[in-house]
Amino acid sequence: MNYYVTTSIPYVNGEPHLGHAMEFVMADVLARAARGRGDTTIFSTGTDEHGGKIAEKAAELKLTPQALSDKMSQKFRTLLKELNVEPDRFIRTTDHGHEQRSQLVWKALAKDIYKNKYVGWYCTGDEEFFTETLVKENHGVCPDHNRPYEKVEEENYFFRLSAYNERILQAIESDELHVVPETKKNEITSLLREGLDDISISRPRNKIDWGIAVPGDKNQVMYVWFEALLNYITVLGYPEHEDFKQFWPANVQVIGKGIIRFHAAIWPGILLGLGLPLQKTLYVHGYVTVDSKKMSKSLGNTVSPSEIIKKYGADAFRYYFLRHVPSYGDGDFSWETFEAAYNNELANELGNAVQRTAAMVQKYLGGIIGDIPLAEHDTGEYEEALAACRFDRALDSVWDRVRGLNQYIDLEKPWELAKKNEDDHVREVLANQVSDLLQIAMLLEPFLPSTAAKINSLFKDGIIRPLETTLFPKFDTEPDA
RNA sequence: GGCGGCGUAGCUCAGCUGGUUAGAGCACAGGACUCAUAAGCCUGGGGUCACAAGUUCAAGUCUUGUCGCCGCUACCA
Repeated sequence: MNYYVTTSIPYVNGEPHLGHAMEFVMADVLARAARGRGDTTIFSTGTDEHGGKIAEKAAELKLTPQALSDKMSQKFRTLLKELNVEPDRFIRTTDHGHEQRSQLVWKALAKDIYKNKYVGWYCTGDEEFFTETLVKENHGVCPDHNRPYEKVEEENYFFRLSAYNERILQAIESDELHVVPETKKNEITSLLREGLDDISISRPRNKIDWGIAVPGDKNQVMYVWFEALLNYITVLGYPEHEDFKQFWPANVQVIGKGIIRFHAAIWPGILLGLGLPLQKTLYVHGYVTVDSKKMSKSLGNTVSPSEIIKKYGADAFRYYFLRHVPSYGDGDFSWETFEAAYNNELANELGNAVQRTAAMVQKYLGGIIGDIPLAEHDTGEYEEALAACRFDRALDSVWDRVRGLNQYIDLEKPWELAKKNEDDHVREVLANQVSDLLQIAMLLEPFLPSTAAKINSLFKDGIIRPLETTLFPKFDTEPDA
């Protein structure tokens, strides 16, 4: 079986933040789980680099847009590495391949593209047009970017999105395109029922130069959003490459809730226009706040992913954002809750279970475990959760096992058995503990890959191979700076 | 304005098609133990399930209304 999973590609106008990191991690879990099942897997991510906003920012910094993109794109690559997220592909929308293939898409869509005049209020910050009403409500100034909307009248190419409205709606309602969670599915279907307008998919070059040329029209470049969406197929080598033929449609596309419209309306429209199948699942995650507030420089509550990873490690980061941010909703980060989760769950419950087991094997069995029975606990709950992208619940179910193991140890009391010289019994109990830990490691692999690897290397061969450090060392809690 | 969701222990939440004394984790209190990262285990306190009315033998679970949050979308053009 082939498996294809994508993240949205971050726009390179800002630093990588917790939301990006979480999305990368979620997709990585799906990819690792798929590889674990034996599926041939492509996990792709990348960066979105065109558009007026980038050009503008580059100018501010006295860089070329390409130089700015290079620099920012690299930061996202670095973040992936720090997170121990391993995509198979990293596409940049400035890659020649993407540019050329996007033009092929354009040509293939020709029957659904027409030229028209567009009049509207435009915000360079959002790269989007806004309705008259909204503009009035905001007194002519975009609240997100604190700059006035510009009245724009221009010639654009339009994509006949309206023509696909019904089919998109039908696909989503029938779960041919499965939008997860259901609340998001409801939102998008109600939007689709209201009807989609055709969308503008180009910008005049004299206004925005930093983009992909529209084939056959020197005066227009592709609208950045239109072209960015195409990355999901250009990265596979649309139209001719074998990967494209083998891996499209994507099994899961992971996105944040702010861009549903693009991925559940416009993107399916483009795919239908191309005569391609729709992505099978669109998984929509929520937003992450910090200390219950939207992260912002002015509030001074910014926390960078690297900051957390440097102190606690990639697995702790992954753990928190997978389990303690609800998979189907918004979540919050605070050092306090993060550290509580780290200490109680990772260090005390899991780390210590590994530690005490290893210590007892060392102490009572001279480090030799012998035959390890196969643990055959029911993993149905876990599988189901994972299939539904409920990472939080999947980890809940793993932690039930971790707790169960600690309870088992306290029930059997191997140290007492050892004192009574019941050697066989000691060996049996400890082998069961090891067996449990190995299964826990297996379940944990997609989520906490290096933790899983450490547990495996410690126990797998039936002989304890000591680790250099404990799994999750505890730190003195720091007072707030 | 329209559509949708939410309001359950101090905190975060679970409670499927209505049915015994409403659950979990965290936090808090107490206890027994010692293999272990002073970790783990056991026990306990704590809830008029937002409010009101209704349907029903029976409602946290269904209906209606009220209040309070939130999301999507809109009046335009």
